[in-house]
Amino acid sequence: MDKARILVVDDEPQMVDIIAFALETEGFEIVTAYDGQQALDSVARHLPDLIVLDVMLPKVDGFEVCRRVRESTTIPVILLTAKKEDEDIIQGLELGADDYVTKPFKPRELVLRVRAILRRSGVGKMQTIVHVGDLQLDNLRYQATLAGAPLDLTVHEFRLLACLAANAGRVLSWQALLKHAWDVESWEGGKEMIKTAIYRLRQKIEPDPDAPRYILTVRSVGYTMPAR
Amino acid sequence: MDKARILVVDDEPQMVDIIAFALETEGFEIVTAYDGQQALDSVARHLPDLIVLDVMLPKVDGFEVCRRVRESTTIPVILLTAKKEDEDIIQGLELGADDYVTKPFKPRELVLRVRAILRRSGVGKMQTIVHVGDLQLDNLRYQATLAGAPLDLTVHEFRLLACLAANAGRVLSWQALLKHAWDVESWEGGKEMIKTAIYRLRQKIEPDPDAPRYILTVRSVGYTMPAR
DNA sequence: ACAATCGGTTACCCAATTGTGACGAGCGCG
DNA sequence: CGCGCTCGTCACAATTGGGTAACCGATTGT
Repeated sequence: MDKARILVVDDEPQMVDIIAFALETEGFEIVTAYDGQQALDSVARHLPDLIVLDVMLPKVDGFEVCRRVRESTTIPVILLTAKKEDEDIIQGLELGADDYVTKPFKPRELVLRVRAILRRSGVGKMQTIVHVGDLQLDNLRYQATLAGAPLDLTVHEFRLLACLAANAGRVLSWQALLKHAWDVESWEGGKEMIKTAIYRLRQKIEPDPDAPRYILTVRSVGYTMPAR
Repeated sequence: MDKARILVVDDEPQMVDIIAFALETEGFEIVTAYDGQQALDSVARHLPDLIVLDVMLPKVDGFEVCRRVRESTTIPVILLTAKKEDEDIIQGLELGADDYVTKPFKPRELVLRVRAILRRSGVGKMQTIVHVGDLQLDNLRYQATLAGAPLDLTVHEFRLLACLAANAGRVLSWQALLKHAWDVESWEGGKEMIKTAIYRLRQKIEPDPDAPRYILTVRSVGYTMPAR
């Protein structure tokens, strides 16, 4: 969780080693790939938090990898190249890359850029165990407990609660909840779905659903779990 | 709301104009400054969503501005310099800059980098906590407090207050308030709506609504919250 | 096969919010 | 000073938005 996973892709093994070493000594977990196809496989397989991606790759070039990654994920991408042409930089950024670093570069610089981007990406991954007051959620087991007592939740109820807990202190719109707990961008009856799901979740977790303490409503905005 | 505000800082007015123009044509709202002190004032005053910051500045240099901004805000910073030394790049990134662009650069590239960083920042626009004197607004929680006491505001009341607070010291026309608190460009009874909403808000927040201290009227112009 | 569970959909309820309009007070200009 | 304009005040009615719970088809478990 606190150890972000970085996918490093370059057809030169020595370059991969240099980068991997620099990032590993900074505490990152490294996955490597040496061509574009391998990169795409690794993305699907390992779900990295960030990709350091050389442009000149065999099989599928770096731009194409970037395009596909951007198309189906929100994983940040740093492009690497030996060239300095502005057109390439612009093309990479237009494909959705988050940064563009020209070789040669100092490993330290790359590390700092990785850091900056991860910082901006937020937590990157959901923490395994989340505590909010006496509420505890285990995101690997899909189990929640309240003051030590297990809660009997359905999958969607758990995910809804987990989303609120992970964002304790913030108000989340029904759209955001739909997206994060249902993985749905938009749904015709989505608002009513969330409303009903919240009602059901409250029946299960609130000591007094008429005076909720864990899931509060912000009228016209959404729902929130107070931070503790 | 959806129009991100960029602070552009460079002691060369022509450079500021070039950057401002490129970003304005991309739909961003631009605030400018020509030295480091002005930049810091603008940050406090305008609460930009991102800062494009030249390193070589009179009064307070770009690194120092970056350090202070990073110290007290989460506003993303792009540093600009004519130099290409890696040490400078690394220093900037270590100070917490989000990106580093060397002159000369194509405006298009800068725009894309601004975009990438704003994308990574999430909503970008909304500052989390705003203080004006003893008034505090938490834009993530939709909660406002006055001298520590919570205010019971409706959504539009909160947004109206947030708009005034975010622009403390400036007079906002009823049109501007309509736009920012209601997301409406024009409305037939808009003036009366704002008038009523202001009245209601005053009833809720002013110790003595007959002698308002937080929301003042500027006759024929609009309303303002004095800066503190 | 049957029962239980899940969850999207729908209908209803009601408190809160909000837009509107009327009226009077205060302001500023000629 | 008179007058027109602007702003503050407040009541009313309509709408909004969230809570509640039932319905029913699909799925799962026994």
